Amino acid sequence: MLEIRHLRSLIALAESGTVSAAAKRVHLTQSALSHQLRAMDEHAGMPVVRRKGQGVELTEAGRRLLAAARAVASEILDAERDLARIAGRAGGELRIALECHTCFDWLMPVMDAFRRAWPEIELDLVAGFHPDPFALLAADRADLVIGSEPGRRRGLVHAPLFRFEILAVLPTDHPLKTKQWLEAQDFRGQTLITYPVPEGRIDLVRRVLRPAGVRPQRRTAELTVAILQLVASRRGVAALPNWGIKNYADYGYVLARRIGKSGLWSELYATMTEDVAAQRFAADFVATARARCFETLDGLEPIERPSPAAHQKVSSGQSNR
Amino acid sequence: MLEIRHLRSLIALAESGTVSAAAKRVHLTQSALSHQLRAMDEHAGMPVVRRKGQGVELTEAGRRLLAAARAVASEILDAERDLARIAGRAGGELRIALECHTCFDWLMPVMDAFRRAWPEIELDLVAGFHPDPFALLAADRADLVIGSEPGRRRGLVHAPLFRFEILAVLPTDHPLKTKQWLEAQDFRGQTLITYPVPEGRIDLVRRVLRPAGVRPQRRTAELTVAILQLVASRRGVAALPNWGIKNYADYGYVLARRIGKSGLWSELYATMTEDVAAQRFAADFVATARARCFETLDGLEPIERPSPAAHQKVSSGQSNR
DNA sequence: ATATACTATGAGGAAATTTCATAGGATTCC
DNA sequence: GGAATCCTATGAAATTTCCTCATAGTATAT
Repeated sequence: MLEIRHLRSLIALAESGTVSAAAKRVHLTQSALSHQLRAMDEHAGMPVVRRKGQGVELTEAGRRLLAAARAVASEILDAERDLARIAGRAGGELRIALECHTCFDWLMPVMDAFRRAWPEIELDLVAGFHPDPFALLAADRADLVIGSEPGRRRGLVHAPLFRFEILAVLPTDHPLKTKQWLEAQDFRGQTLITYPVPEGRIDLVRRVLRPAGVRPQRRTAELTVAILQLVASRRGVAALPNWGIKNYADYGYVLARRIGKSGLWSELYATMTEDVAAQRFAADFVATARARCFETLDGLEPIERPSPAAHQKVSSGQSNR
Repeated sequence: MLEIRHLRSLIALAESGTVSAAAKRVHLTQSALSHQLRAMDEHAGMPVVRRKGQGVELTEAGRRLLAAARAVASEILDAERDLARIAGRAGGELRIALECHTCFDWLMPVMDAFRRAWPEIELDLVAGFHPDPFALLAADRADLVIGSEPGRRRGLVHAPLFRFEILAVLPTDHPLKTKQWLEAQDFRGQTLITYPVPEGRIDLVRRVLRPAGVRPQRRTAELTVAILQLVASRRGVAALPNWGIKNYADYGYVLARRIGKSGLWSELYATMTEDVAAQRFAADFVATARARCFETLDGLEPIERPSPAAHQKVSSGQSNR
């Protein structure tokens, strides 16, 4: 029997293009998803996907089912929102603070979508950037902080959003352009253009340069476009999330290079106090953000192990759950 | 996690009003459905149903979920039809013959609905009534016969539609009006008004009167309304499906009485040849008929123990074990 | 008050789903 | 053209989920 779980998997599959990636998205193994697909084939009486080079492609039947899946998913989502509303405590507010400047790029559409779904919730963006956004939670000046995991503090809940790669951004005629990927030493003598935040909050510095004893000069800019402009005009190099620069790199405005052989990856979490996390609309905000980002942004990875003592499995292989 | 099976159960529950009846409809035990409901309560964070006298009533949350369930169900149904179309690529025809005259009452709307869903299938009603409609299948003059189960013949598939009660119909001033239920002897000396079919095809005669040696006079009429007119004008008594007479009885035009202490029940099946049953649109016709009848007609019971072969072939529905 | 019709619940078992382990197919890179 | 790398498929074992059975509980009606 066809169930919603199959439909969800199908959506993930359509959006990620491979069974393995889709499996991660729905927190299953590739094998489980493969079995699910076979079940769907059987149910439909014909193949729903066909193998297509690296990955897999929906057949006509698959596309028809996908349409149904999307319709069903949105129907369910609406219903759950209404349920939450019925559960009472209409009204509320959600004040969001950002640790990460680039997040502006995707936050606005997410906020719009959320406002449409929860008109009765007052949604605010805490203005300005703060040295320690997580302090805003304690000070009750924000309800939700979007940032990397700040270590475990009591009373705080971390909802995983996604993993993404941080790429080095170079002017198109930079001497390092020939390298496939950069290492710490390559940054020696460069000017690093960053957002105006403490060094410790910049992943490249904290996790790559500082351990290697490299301390490039810094220069700051508030906006992503400003940073890119500075890079393009050869005032220095930057390190930015791949989704934030994809368009510029594709267009040839700047170059993007991997940092380290397997890349420099970072994670984003939504951090809330426990009582905020208990509210359904907060959970829904996180879900909306996740869904929208995976749909819109490129090269995102789900965070496999959301909670305690995250054992990072670097090697390939199917470990999950 | 909420699944389609929960939504289907919810629909059945809303349409039948009690957990037990709904359970039968979805081929589960009352217990299983009760567990499902508890799971839904949990998922919704509040009760979905509340007990209400004999039976159960949807809460506001339940009603909201029901709406989602209906939307999802129709979405899935449409998708499956399209899948069948994609698989089939062909038109086809479905010639329907009726064993049971009264079935006209519900068949027309079902045919309309089916035509809307399968415009490319030519749908015909085999004209006139035949002494042995099942012979029409063998003669390839019909593809599907709606009637009671004609015993097991090879090459034929029986898809269960529903169980219904046959009630005795009396004029409002009939001497038997005081009895709660009638027995065979009560029919002695009465005139029995029936459709023009052989005695053996009339359940009341075959299963009640003949075994008791009672042989009332017979008089026939083609249409249900004609039979009711004759009864109302005291020309005799009749035995008709409860759904066919409910309106007339409620309105006080005739009286309806149970036959035997626990009633005289009959079953309706759609009988097809194997190759017809294999076609998806045929299965869908049966599903449409079932759904529509349970929704529209009163006092229907699901057929608990569908003949194993028929069930396998036809209902794309739940496994029942 | 007792019969009746319905629902709730816990335990045990059956069934479906997931994972594990592995094989096999395609593509890319020297 | 082989090695490396990604990807998917599949059978069997393991796990989780779901269903049924047995029975208790609750409301309604007679």
